[in-house]
Amino acid sequence: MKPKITLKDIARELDVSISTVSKALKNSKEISKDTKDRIKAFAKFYNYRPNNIALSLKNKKTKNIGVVIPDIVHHFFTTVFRGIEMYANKMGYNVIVCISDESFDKEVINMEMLANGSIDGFILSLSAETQRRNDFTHLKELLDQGIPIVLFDRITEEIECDKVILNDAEIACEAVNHFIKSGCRKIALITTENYFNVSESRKDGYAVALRSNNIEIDQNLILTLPHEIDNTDVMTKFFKENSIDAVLCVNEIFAIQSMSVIQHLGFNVPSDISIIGFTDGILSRYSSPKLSTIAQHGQEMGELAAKLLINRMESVEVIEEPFKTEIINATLIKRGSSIN
Amino acid sequence: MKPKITLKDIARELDVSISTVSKALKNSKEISKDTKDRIKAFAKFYNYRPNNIALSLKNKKTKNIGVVIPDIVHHFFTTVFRGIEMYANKMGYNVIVCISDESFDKEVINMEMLANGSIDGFILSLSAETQRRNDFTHLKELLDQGIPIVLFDRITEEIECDKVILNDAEIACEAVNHFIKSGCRKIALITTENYFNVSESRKDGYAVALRSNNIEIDQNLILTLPHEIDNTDVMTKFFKENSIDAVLCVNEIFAIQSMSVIQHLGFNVPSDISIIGFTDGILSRYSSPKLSTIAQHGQEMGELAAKLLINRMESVEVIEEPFKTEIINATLIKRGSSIN
DNA sequence: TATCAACACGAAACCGTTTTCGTAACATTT
DNA sequence: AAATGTTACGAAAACGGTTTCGTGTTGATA
Repeated sequence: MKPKITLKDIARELDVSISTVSKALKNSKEISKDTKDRIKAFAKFYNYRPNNIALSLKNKKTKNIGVVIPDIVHHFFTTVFRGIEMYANKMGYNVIVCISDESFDKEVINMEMLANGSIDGFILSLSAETQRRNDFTHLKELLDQGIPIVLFDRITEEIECDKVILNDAEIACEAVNHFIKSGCRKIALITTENYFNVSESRKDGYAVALRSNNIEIDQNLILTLPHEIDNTDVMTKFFKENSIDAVLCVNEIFAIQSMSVIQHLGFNVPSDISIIGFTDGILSRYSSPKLSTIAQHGQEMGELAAKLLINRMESVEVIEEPFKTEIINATLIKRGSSIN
Repeated sequence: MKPKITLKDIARELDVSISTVSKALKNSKEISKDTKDRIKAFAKFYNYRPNNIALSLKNKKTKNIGVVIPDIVHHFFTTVFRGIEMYANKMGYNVIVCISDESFDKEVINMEMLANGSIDGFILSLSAETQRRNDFTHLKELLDQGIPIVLFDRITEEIECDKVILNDAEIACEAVNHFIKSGCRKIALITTENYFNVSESRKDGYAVALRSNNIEIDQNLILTLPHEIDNTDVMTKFFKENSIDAVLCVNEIFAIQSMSVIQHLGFNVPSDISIIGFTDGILSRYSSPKLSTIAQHGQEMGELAAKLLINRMESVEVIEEPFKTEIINATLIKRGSSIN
């Protein structure tokens, strides 16, 4: 058991002042080479490392980033997180994660906890409840206190800060166009409650594509489901009662569930019904046929979010750069569940 | 822009000393009711919150836990992480995550960074490279410094600390017995390089089950694969050249890949070949047939790990409790890929 | 020889708390 | 009236660093 050594310890042992030790270890030219060498040797021998907490207090910088996400057992968020962690780490930052669990209260409490000195800035994707309530006072207060925030994916227009989003509408449009080009006309959409800005955008893109191809939008072909749970029955009814030749799903689970339902109904994927999902996760890659899907490039998104945040934190405070909204371009990956 | 208010600010405004403010806010009876009320009202109005960093420095406790895992885009680790985060949060701790990315160096560097005051203890699952090198000096040094560590899943005998593991051997044995009871005799194992203690244990369990049923172990039926990548060709060869009626896979990916290969070879799952995998993830639940699998109860594991760590950190240091190794009992979930 | 710069180091303030200890002012007891 | 106790507060140290400024000791210069 050899506890951590401090500047004070070194100073005492070597019979110099604390300031001398500090300066010597920072290679200050105020200190003679002799003394520096003695101190450095001693410090090295005892494996001296400055205390991060003391540094944080002094510098008023923690080199910590707070990341608040609704869920961690979720492919997209983990890829974003990986991107954040990678970039942050490269820049010498650590990452503190809080999981809001889609709850407004947890989001608020966690962020306020961290805001009291633990972190220098936040990267955040809004919880479902927060989006539903449309209450962002906690974010506004943090921004007021001078704590920078970067929102990603699940964002809001109500808050002025840096943001990173996907070109959801565009890519949904592209997916639907892909269906249309392969001859589909009766194109369904399976989506979630619309308080998610992303679902809303995807639906918009879906509508735009149909309209621009002179296909009337049939509300019966839009299925809104509550959660990523077992929706087999609803889906079976949906595909039985409607004549459908393609379906766009706003997430991977819906897509794989659709595929299963469709196949059980005796249809062939993709020759009878084509499927495209969102999120290029593990499910898409190991299904058969493999799912055509929209890759959201989560890692890139995370890196960009971290970059925006760190840039803002490290920029001289005088120059108030305007807030940016960066857009990540999703990619449509054509695999076996759609016709080329 | 209203920056955070400090004790000093309050003291100045109310013309009292800093100590008085501190005591008043902690409801000390040293301070008169009048003064307390004034100070509390002022503090509340300006939304005073004590600075975590200053508290950490003073108390020599950060209320932060460092979690080091090899990968985050991975179902098992995310569930464990969720368990850690939940319990830690409940107990007033925050979680700093570092991803070792299966690299020894990253593991070492990250832990040393955090150990300099940023965290009070670690929860860790060893990186592949660390297990391969069998070098744990970084862990030993941290323990020497009095920083508690809890290892989970990918552990080592070389380090004395609290640990949480799965009953890997037993459950593998149970799975194989399940195969045997349903009439299978030619039971294969698909596993990873054996520097993982978990793979090793699972293989042991596999062997024990066979032996106790008087089935000779056929080395040809044990396939060792490098990674969770595309092993289609190797697997195809494996299932073609050997007569196999059941296969136990040490992870979900191998299981789903096997299933795909088996089905493409024209065999039926489970009537020709049964499959059981490890990890009750998304893949297992959405495949068809659904995968029989071994649920590792990651969340429970994470909670237990956090509990062990926090207990040790908060126990009075005098009583040196002996280190515990807790065992989580995995559950065999029988679904469509095996015969009941 | 008096002056001055360079050198090498130490004292002290500071970051924001908590906590121990000291002490004025007043009240109570003998 | 003196001794004692209580109340209500402030000063200061401590946590572990960084940094500004002051200063004693040299050696060089006028």
